[in-house]
Amino acid sequence: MKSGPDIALVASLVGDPARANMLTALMNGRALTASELAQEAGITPQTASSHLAKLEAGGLVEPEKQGRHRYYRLTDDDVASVLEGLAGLAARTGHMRVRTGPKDPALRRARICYDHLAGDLGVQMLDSLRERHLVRQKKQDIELTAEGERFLAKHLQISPGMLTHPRRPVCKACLDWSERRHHLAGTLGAAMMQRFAELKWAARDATPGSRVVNFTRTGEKQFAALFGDGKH
Amino acid sequence: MKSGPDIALVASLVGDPARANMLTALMNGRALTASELAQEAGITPQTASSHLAKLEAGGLVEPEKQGRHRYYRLTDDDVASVLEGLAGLAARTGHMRVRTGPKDPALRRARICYDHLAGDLGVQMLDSLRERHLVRQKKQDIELTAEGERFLAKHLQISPGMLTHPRRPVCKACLDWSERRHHLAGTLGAAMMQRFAELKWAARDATPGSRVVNFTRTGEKQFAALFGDGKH
DNA sequence: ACAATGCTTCGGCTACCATCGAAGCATGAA
DNA sequence: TTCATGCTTCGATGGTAGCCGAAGCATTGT
Repeated sequence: MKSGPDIALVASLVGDPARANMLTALMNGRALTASELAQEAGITPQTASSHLAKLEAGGLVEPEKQGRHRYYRLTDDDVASVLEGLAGLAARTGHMRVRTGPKDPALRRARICYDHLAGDLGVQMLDSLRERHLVRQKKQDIELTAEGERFLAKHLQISPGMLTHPRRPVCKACLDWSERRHHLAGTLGAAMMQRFAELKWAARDATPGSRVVNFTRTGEKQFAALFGDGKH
Repeated sequence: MKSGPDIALVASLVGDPARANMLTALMNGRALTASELAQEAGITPQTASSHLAKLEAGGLVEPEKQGRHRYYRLTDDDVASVLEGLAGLAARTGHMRVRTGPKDPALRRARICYDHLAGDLGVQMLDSLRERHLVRQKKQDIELTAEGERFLAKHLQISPGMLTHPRRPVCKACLDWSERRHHLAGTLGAAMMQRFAELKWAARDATPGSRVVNFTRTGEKQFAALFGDGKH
């Protein structure tokens, strides 16, 4: 009676069609809510809940609570790699998977989330801050580094004193609705968005109720200069 | 109704405990017979047959017929890599697999298979020949290259004329019983073994019925000089 | 030719697990 | 507070797939 290898357990988690659909839906690195994953897999929420509990127990996905929602993402790149490998094996025996991309126009580009910047540019901004060690992120907690403070003072005239608030944290990771990755919230996120408006880099769309944020031509340039990812 | 990704299909193949046991048993690159795999998985041969058919249809294993037996091996390194990845994911959630190594003493090292060399050294020899492009191997068919002929003439005084036979091929891949990888059979394999004996590099064990081949001290050195894998 | 071995196919049984309806919590909004 | 939304737990059902016994080919050896 040799000790069973749990390779079978992990594989069987991926082996169910519903769970496999969920996992492939998460492959782009973004997080999805439980009910969205249910719809993605074509099953009811209660069934999805059961599946997600198993995936979590198996260490394939990690939940993140945000209000009433429960966002799920792949735990790390290792999981994604294995899924990629499985997809590769599956591909050469015949089948290929076609994924649908995002369809929305400008709302995904930049919009207001409460009082801070969200959308593609918002995510890009936090990515840039993190990559250049201007902030440190551990899960949902973000803290400003010393270099970060200098950077804000120099380029955006934001001083630490402006950011203190009795109940609200300076930095907070907020899950982006369209990108499904984190952008920057908290008093700093709000202050930066306000500064962008004051500098005439961007403004909320005029149409009432719209959350779209329109960047000016020069604003876009300045933003890219500060937070560009080098690909542009 | 989106086209189903067959990632689930492949994963479900690995997801069954019996099949997972078979696959992990094949992870060392050696080939095993259907009944051996059945025993490895703790199931009856007819059940194993069903599993192996599925694994073959899924492109995870490849069969090779040899006499009454049917040897199975992993199709390629990609499959092994994915299995490795799955094992890695499984490992960090708790479980680890311990594999038993080979137990036999000298029979695995070197022995006679009909009239040619088998065992660790036999496999090592064919590996060396293939790696140095002295032979070309495609599945079970092996052919001697021009460099190979020169090599044989120079180091072992074997000329192509000695190898012709009305019914028997010059080269043939023979599945090694202990190593479960190919070694060299055919008239060339026999001629080389015969030459090793003539050169007093090796001799069949004296005990009657034994298939063990004993290498002399100098013989081992000479053999390693010609076919060593560089690791010694 | 006959027997033995290795593997496969067939048929029926059983057990597991995905699935959904209904009800129960939790969070946020009015 | 009360209502609505999102998610989970519970219980029951049904389909599927693993499993083995028996029989059928294929190959090898005598």
